[in-house]
Order: sequence, then structure tokens, then C-alpha cells
Amino acid sequence: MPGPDPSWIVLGRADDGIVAALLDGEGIEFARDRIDGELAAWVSGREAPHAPRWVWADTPAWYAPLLAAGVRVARCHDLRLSHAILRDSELVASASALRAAREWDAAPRVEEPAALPALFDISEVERPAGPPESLDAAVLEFARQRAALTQARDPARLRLLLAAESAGALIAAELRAAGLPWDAAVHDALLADVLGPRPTVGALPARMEEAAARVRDALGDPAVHLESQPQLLRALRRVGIHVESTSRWELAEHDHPAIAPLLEYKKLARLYTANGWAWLDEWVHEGRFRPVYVPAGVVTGRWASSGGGALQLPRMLRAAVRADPGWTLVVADVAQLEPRVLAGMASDERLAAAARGRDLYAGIVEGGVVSTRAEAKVALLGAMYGATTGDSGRLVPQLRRAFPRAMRLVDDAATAGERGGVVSTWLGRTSPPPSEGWTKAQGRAGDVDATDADESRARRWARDRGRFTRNFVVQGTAAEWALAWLADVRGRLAELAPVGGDAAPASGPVFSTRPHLAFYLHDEIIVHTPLAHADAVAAIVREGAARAGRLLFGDFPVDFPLDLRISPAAEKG
DNA sequence: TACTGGTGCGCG
DNA sequence: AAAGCGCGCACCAGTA
Repeated sequence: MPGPDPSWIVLGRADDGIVAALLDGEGIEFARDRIDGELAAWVSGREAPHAPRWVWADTPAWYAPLLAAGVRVARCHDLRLSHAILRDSELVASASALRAAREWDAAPRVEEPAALPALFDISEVERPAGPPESLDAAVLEFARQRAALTQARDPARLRLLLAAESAGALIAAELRAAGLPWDAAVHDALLADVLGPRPTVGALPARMEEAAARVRDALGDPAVHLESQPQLLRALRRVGIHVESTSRWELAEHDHPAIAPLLEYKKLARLYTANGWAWLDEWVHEGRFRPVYVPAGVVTGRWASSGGGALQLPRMLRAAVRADPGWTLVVADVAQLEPRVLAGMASDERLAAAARGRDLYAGIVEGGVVSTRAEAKVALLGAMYGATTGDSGRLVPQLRRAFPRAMRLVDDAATAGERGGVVSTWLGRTSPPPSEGWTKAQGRAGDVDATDADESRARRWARDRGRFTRNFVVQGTAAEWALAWLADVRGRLAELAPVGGDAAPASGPVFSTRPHLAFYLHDEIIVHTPLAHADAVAAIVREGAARAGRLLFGDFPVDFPLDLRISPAAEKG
């Protein structure tokens, strides 16, 4: 194929199949190729030696089949995710063309696990609604996005955000394809230990039945259904336990023989229903847990998950995460990511100084701001979440005196939100505007005939929104830092030499010979790696955190220390 | 039968 | 019952 190496290759569908548009560094299209054979082979051929940035409507739709065929790509531009960022970003001067392209507001296409093999042939599958599929639509949208970028204030930040977001989309697809190594036997043994042996269909585990019997006995009500909140509440009140709810916080404050077994029952029931044998059957196959990650599924830019409860795995079950033979796990999380990010955003030297080293909360105590680590923690969380009462709210003023720059940043974000404005993360992701109902309520409270109820509701909603925007800037920027970390680690891992495939795990050819990301949870990653690379991977993960910090905050001296362990030595259980 | 809202609890 | 942000999922109860 003659011609220059394209900087961008847009993939999309046309009447006669899949077509690629080749764009130069200026974004000018100079050729189109119809892809007659296997898409995976064509992509693979174009990936080396000079990897283009693949432009496609929706990463899971295009990349999952490529991964299934054994092809990885280095970089992409996800049009759907980028559209959502640019459409709303405060940094974009003129987003009207993007806003008008409503077809790109489509929800992410979340596939069922059973549909994964079917996606192998993307041309044949009937799929739920997603963004446009045609090449022409993709080329047009890409042009709109480039135009929006060139007119944007601080386009460098937005370009960084789009690159990080798109890298995240690749990583989400790869995480799903690789899976988290999961030892079903360990999980089963753990369940049996806590709940009793796996019950027959229709029955409850023995430990649950026993606890339930003790509750019913203590309540003198042999028929009460413990899963029914109204029934349980009535039964509790009948024996003098006057609670407003059945949550364990409130129950724990009462002294009655029914309380202990009830709390025990709730704990067991949670494990059984959320992560019991049914979960194991549905979500773990061939030694892998494969959750569906949803990049940017949260308004702040955090990832969400759909199915499998990937982001809510109880810490207890971490014991079932086991590397394959000859492999190990590098598990790393950032200590106190959000306050560190806040220090960087606000250029708050004092907060950054307190954060230097491993424990930011200890640093705050050493600075004499508060007297205990526990106080430092609730005060800081309270400041970022908008606490006004309780221990947390009481301590916030001390924090405000000690770290005025950082606190002003979150206070300003809250004020903007209360007034109906929007706020942005460090790289330019902007919060959604207030809802129509919110705005109406604020207007109504200002009317001459407004009632007390109108006014108090408007004030409450304003404060609620203020807490949201206050937290948005911090949580969203932390998500950006994490994406930068992930993307850096991913790139560096790809440079490590593959190892012999003798002990190839069941994760497919793409991931059987190389270290790969296996899990991600807001401020934590797990890398599954051949033993030979464990130390190199640990170094990459650490360096990645430092590089992410520099990418976002340049020379500003805030560090991002990791708690890092190489499993199985110290896997938390 | 399918939905929606409320409750409760797991994670960061 | 959290106080103070962001989620997903299971279950129940009420409704269509």
C-alpha cells in the first residue's frame, strides 16, 4: 500500500463492508481502503512499524473482536467517549456542532458475557443501540471533534484527557479479555467455611439457617421473613427494639438477644446473595473473573461496572485472586489519592508537604493541624465531601486555616454548584449542568409567593448540588490521574519481552506470554505477570505513578506513593 | 408479568 | 443511621 504512514485510521462500516479512512498528521484524509479479508489481520498489518491512532465509534465494539483474534493496538481515539467530554467541557469554545450531533450521545453498549463470542463477527450481530456505525459518520464526528479542539481554551489538556480516556477504553477491553485470575476452589472453600457447605437448590446455607432460627427464637416470631424490611421492623418493635431502620449501624446500638444473630445473618446473607456460589457459577470461568468495565460510567469520569459487581468485591474474597503457576500478581494502590490530587490542583505547598512520604494523615498531625490521625482523616474527607456537622464538620475549619489554597479550591467548586454553575476537573472534564427541576426549584424559591417549603427545598437542593460539584473536581481529577497511571503502565508492560508459553494461562493468546493488567479499581491496579518479570513490573508500576503525577502537575512537588506488594506473599485476605 | 422506588450494604 | 461524595446489585413491596 503506497503513500505515507497515516497518523489516524478511522474505521467504520459502509454498504459493502468495513472501510478504513487514512488521515495524515493534519487530519486530512488521503485514502480509503475497503477491508476485504479479516479485519484483525488488516489492523495487525497497519499497527507495525508505526502505530497509528485508531479512530472508531466505540471501543468495545471494535476492540473486543480484535483481542479475540489475538491483535492488540497501541493507541486509539474513542469517538463516543471523546464526544461526551468535548460536548460538555467548559474549555470548548463552540460545542454547538457537537451538541447537535445527538446520535453520538448513545449510551455505551454493554454486552452480556454470553454475547462475547458472537461479537467475534461484528458484521453479523444484531446489537443494541450504540453510536453510529458508518465510516462517514465517524469521519464527520472526528472532524467536529478536531475543530472543537483547535478552538478550545487550553487544548493541550483536553488532548491529554481524550488520549487518557481512549487508552482507558482499550484497557477496559483488555481487562475483560484477560480477566482476573480467580481460584474457584479457594472461593468455594471460603464460602463453605463461612456459610457451610453449598446448599441444595432452594435451600439456604446451614450457617444462615441457624442464625435465622436464633433470630426468630429471640423475637418470638417463628414466621418472620428476615429479608422483608417492614416485617422485620415490626417484629423488632414488638420485642421493644425501637429502631427507625434495620441497618446494622442502628441495630448495633441496641442490646437484645436478637441483635447478634441478626447482624450475623445479614452478614452471611450478603455474602451468599452477592458473591456466593451463584456468582461463582456465573462470573468465573476457566480460572478467570471477567467483569464488564464501563469507562467513564460515573459522571466524574470514574469507571463503573456492569455485571459481576467488579468494583464491589468484598475484601475478604481477595484471597481467591491467585496467580497462575509460574506467574505472580503485583498489587498496588495509591495512598490517599484524592487529597494528593487536590494539593496538586490547588498548588497547595503545605498540603503537598504534609503528603510527602507515605501517610498524608500522619503528615497533617505532625504539622499540628489536628491531634490524631483519625481526626486528620475525617476532617480531610469531610472537606472534600462537604461535611457540615459531626466530628468531621467541626474539624474542617482547622483544615481551612492550615491549607487555605486547597480548601478554597473545593469551597469555590461548592459555591459554583450551589449557584447552578458547572465545574471542571484539572484536564477539563466538566460537570453536567443542573437539571430542569433543580433550576425551577431555585426560581420558585425567589418568587414573591414562595412558601417556606419552597425555600427550604431550594436551599437543600442547592447545598446538595454544592457537595456534588465540590467532590466532582477532586474525584474527577483523581480519575484522570489514575487513567494516566494505567496508560503509562500499560505501555511500559508492552515493552517487556514475552516469555515462553509453556505455562500459558487460560486468558487467550494475547495475554498468555506477557505481563498484563488484570484489575483496576479507582486507585488500585493488579498486574498478572510471569515470575521472571515481577520486579520489573513492580518498578514500572511505581515509575508509572510518578510519571502520572508529572504529566498532570509538572514540577509541582506532590508525590504519589504506592502500597505495593508482590503476591502471593502478602495478599490481603 | 414487568416495572419502579425504597432499603441495605459492598467498594473507592 | 449515618454525619459527607461517587457507584452496582439484591431483595422486597407496590403498582401497572
